[in-house]
Order: sequence, then C-alpha cells, then structure tokens
Amino acid sequence: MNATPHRPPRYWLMKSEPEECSIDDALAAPNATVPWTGVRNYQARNFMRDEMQVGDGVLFYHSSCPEPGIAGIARVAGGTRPDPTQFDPDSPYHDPKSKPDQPRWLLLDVQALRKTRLISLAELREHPDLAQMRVLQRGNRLSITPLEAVEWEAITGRLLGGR
DNA sequence: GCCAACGTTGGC
DNA sequence: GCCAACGTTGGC
Repeated sequence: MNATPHRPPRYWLMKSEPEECSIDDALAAPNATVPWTGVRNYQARNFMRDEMQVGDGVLFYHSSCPEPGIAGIARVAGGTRPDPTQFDPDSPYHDPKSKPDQPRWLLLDVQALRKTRLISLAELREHPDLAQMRVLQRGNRLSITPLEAVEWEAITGRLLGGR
C-alpha cells in the first residue's frame, strides 16, 4: 500500500462476479470485509500496489451475470499483500510462474458498506457525466478502474438519492 | 453460446 | 522488437 499521507480520497470501481462474491456475500463476511482475490492483470495489480489507499471509495460492480451493474458501496480497507491463491495448484487463480519469494499478484481487503439498488449499464449510459467511465467504454476488461470524483458524486449522490 | 476486444506468450 | 496465435473477459 502506498503510504503517501493526506492525499484526497480516490474512487474506484471494482468488478466481482456475484457467483464468486456478491455484495451480499461481502456484507455477510466478518467485518463485511473480503480479500479481493484473483486479480491477474498487471494494470489492476499496480492500482492496488501503488495507488489505492485505505478509505478510498469503491463502487462494487457485479459482472458476468444476468444483471451487470453497480450493486453496492464499499471502501478500501488496506492489507495489501500477496494473493495466496497464486501459489495454490488447486485454485483457479493458480499461477505456476509465480514464486513465493517473488509474488506476482497482490490483493487487498475491501469492506462492503451497503447494498444499493442495481444500477445497470443502460442506466449509467443515460448520464452524460458518466460518459467517460471505463466500465462503459467499448472493449473494457479491467477489473479495477479509477473513477473521477464527479462520477462518484453523480452515482452515490444523484443516482442513489443522496444517501 | 456468440464473438469482439484485449492482454500475454513465444517464435523468429 | 515484431506480431500472429492464443486464451480470457464480459455484455448480449
């Protein structure tokens, strides 16, 4: 975790397949906190390693499911560390090229704060303020993407009724 | 299940 | 360093 103190909070969108870990699953976990396992993309890993800080806002996004969209609000809870599944031959996230003395893949803890109504991709596309969101761009695949503050405000404020 | 888009791999 | 082949993502 980058320890630069006192920077303004940042905001992130994090994708999770609800069959793996839904917002309900996260809220039901101890302390509503889950290790964000399975990131196997260098750009997303670097966000966790270099840019995400405790307290950053997270939109919890459900992907690869019947109703893709924003399903909850969470926060970065810290704890950046090697993702143990990379060393587990029985895990679908096993990476045989990763060595324990030089782990390739990291995870961090995400604390779910609340479930929201499902904000679908179609609804997100209706709002001009959100036109630049990575998750709305063609061909996007990144499972962790930064959000602009205005995007965070529009979604947590306007779309979710200011709560 | 389809398939476009993307990231990674590896031969050269 | 190029780039074709391949595997994966993820909405539809």
